[in-house]
This record gives sequence, C-alpha cells and structure tokens, in this order.
Amino acid sequence: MTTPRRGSGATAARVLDTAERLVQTRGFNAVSYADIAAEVGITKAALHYHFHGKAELGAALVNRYTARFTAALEAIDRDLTATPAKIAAYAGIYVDVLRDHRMCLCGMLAAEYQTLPSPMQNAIVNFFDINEAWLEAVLDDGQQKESAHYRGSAREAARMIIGSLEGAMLVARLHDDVTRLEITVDQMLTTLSHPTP
Amino acid sequence: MTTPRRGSGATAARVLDTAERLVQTRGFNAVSYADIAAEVGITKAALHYHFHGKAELGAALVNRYTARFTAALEAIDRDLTATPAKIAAYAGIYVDVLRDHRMCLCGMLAAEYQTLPSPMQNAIVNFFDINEAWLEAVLDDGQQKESAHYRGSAREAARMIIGSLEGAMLVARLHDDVTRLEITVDQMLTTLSHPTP
DNA sequence: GTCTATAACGAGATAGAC
DNA sequence: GTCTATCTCGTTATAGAC
Repeated sequence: MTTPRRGSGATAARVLDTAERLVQTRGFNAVSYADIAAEVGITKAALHYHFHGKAELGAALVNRYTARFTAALEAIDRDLTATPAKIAAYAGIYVDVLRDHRMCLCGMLAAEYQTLPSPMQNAIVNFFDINEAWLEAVLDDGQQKESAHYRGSAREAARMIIGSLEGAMLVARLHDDVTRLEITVDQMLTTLSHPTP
Repeated sequence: MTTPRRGSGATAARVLDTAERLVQTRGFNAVSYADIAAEVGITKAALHYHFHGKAELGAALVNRYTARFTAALEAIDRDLTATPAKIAAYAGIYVDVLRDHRMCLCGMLAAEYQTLPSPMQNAIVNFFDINEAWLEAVLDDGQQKESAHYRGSAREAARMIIGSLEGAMLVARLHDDVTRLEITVDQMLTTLSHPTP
C-alpha cells in the first residue's frame, strides 16, 4: 500500500485537466479557484488540499504541459525521419490545440508572464527552451541532408517558427478561424522546402 | 468656452497613458483601477469620473491605440514609397514597443480576448483588420513592382507578417531580449526581398 | 474634478469537523 | 479527501461632500 502524494491522484488529474482548459481559453489571471472547483465538482477547500495555492497549481500545470509536449516530440522523433515531416507534425500539435478552441498554454502564460510567480516563469521559459532546442536539432539535420532550407542559424530559424506559430494562433483565436493558422503552417512548410535564393 | 467631455481632458490623457503602459506590461485583467489611480496620483473615484467603468476605459485604450497606429501607417505612406522600406518601418513600430518593455496592446488583449467585454473585443478585431488591410495593399503594390516577393495572396502574407511579429514579441519578452524580435524582422525582410523559387 | 467613505462582491486561503 | 464556515484582502462601483 503506497500513500499517494498530493497533486498526484485521480482527482488532482481532473483538476489539472479542467484548469488547463480554463487557463488556455481565459488566461491564468482570469481563472479562479472557484471556477475550477465548480467545474470539477468539488469545493475550493478540497482544491487547496490537492494544490496548496494557485502558484503551485500553475507550476504543476506548466510542468505537466511541458512533459506532454516533450513526449510528443519524442514520438515524432520515433515515428518520422524527414525534417519536413517532423516540422509538419510539430505544427500539427499547434493546429490541434487551436481546433479545441485553445491557445497554447505557454503562449497564453507568456502574455501574463510579468504577473506570474517565479516558479511559473521559470517553467514557461523552460518550455520554450525545450521547443527551441528540439527544432534547432531537427532543422540542423535537415540542412545537412538538404531537405530543409532557411536563412541564418538553425536556432534563429527555430525561434522564427515558434514565434510564427504562437502569433498566428493568438490572432486566429480572435476570429475562431483555424484556417488562419493552417495557412501560416502551409506557407512555412513550403518556404522551408525550397532552397533559399 | 467649450465644455470638455469626460474622457477627453488632460487628466484623462494621463490616465490613458498610464493604463496603456500597465496593460501592455501586465495584461488587462491584472491591472486594477487602484493601480492606475495610484500611478496617476488621483483616487479611484476620480478615475470613475473620467471613465465610467473598466470596460469603457479598456475600449478607449484600444481605440486610441488604433488611432495612433493608423496615423503611423499614414505617415509611412507619406514618407516612403518602396514596399520593403514600408514593411521595415512597420516592423520598426513593433521593435520600438518591445524596446519599451511592452507587448503590443492588442496582442496582449488578444490573449485575454475571451474574458473581455464585447466593445473591447470588437475594437481589437478592428485593429487587426486595419493592419491586415494596410499590409495587404503594401504587399500587393510591391508584388506588382517586383520589389516584394511572397507565396500565396497578399492577404495571407499580411497575416503571416502580423502573426510573426506578435508571436516573436510575445516570446522575446520572456527573455527581455529585443534582438529576438529584430532577428525575426531581418529574416522576414530578407525573405521578402528575394524572389520565391 | 477630486475627495472620503462605503457598499457589494469575489478572490485566495485556512480551521476544524466528518 | 471532502466538507462547512470563516477570514482577510482586493476588486469595481457608487453616494455625496467640497
């Protein structure tokens, strides 16, 4: 018999699922303990049992999101080899998030960055660092194999891709229009597949 | 002797300046009437005299921002003729905002979109519509004169530029690193100046 | 136009029973 | 683990004096 730790049980998982969706749609500062508790079907006090405070819940949120994202990147590395296919799959993650009427969790939190507790800030930066590093490696490999073409360093190209996806998502959500992101992705992939003049 | 209207005096302008800076750094939901009043040096009650409520203040904020932006676009049209120079000047506006440690007001509000009163939502969409239309015209002109090159329609290219700038800003702010945006701008301008293979 | 004072509500958080 | 009850604070907003 093992004693489950706080923030790790089945209820905690439901709390995280609910909080994640709410934060991705409204932003961290517009989501309250009362909102989450009501949707999960428990009281605020019970929520405080699972996550001591909002800062702790927020950090757990980002860390779980990053873990899921990292797992998705590893899956891409397992299943695909060509750089263009990998980048397409990467962009597909963003499209799927937007299809669910959500903003990227860390893109949303990036906007609120200055108001967030530092554990959350560090977790957010970490998320983008991991994304950058993964994309950089993929792009670098693609350049060597001449299957991907871009200007500047692989790191710079990686940053451009992340920025373009996050920004396209941000604006597409205003119109509830997934095609805005999809078109950006298509243009990006097309540009990447042609040699730079 | 004309009677000044509420929201139009010198104090109202100072309120808007302060609120604008606060919202661009923290987000609308993280800025309170108390914050603004304290920085301006008046009380919350006086603030309510100038702007009935937070929704009205927010809408005034976006509309003034849009008016300023529109004026800047007209100035670019007056001073510059070549498409690449115009796009560079356009991107320069974003760089200047970030240099001041701010996010684009409407980019910030885009994240919080779902939680904002509908007058603000409409004003935000209007801001992006104006930006898109202006960029589309500039890109279209550049394509005809063969000084700008891009794939797809001018409208699609305009959307990509806006998304890239907003997203690059969003992420650059995490690192307080203006060069991240500047490099994105440089890459964008370089790509735009070369014929697409 | 600006103030003091206060209303009315929601926020995050805690104590202690079950 | 979850509850009721409560605390304290911050929020938007209003009333009415100056």
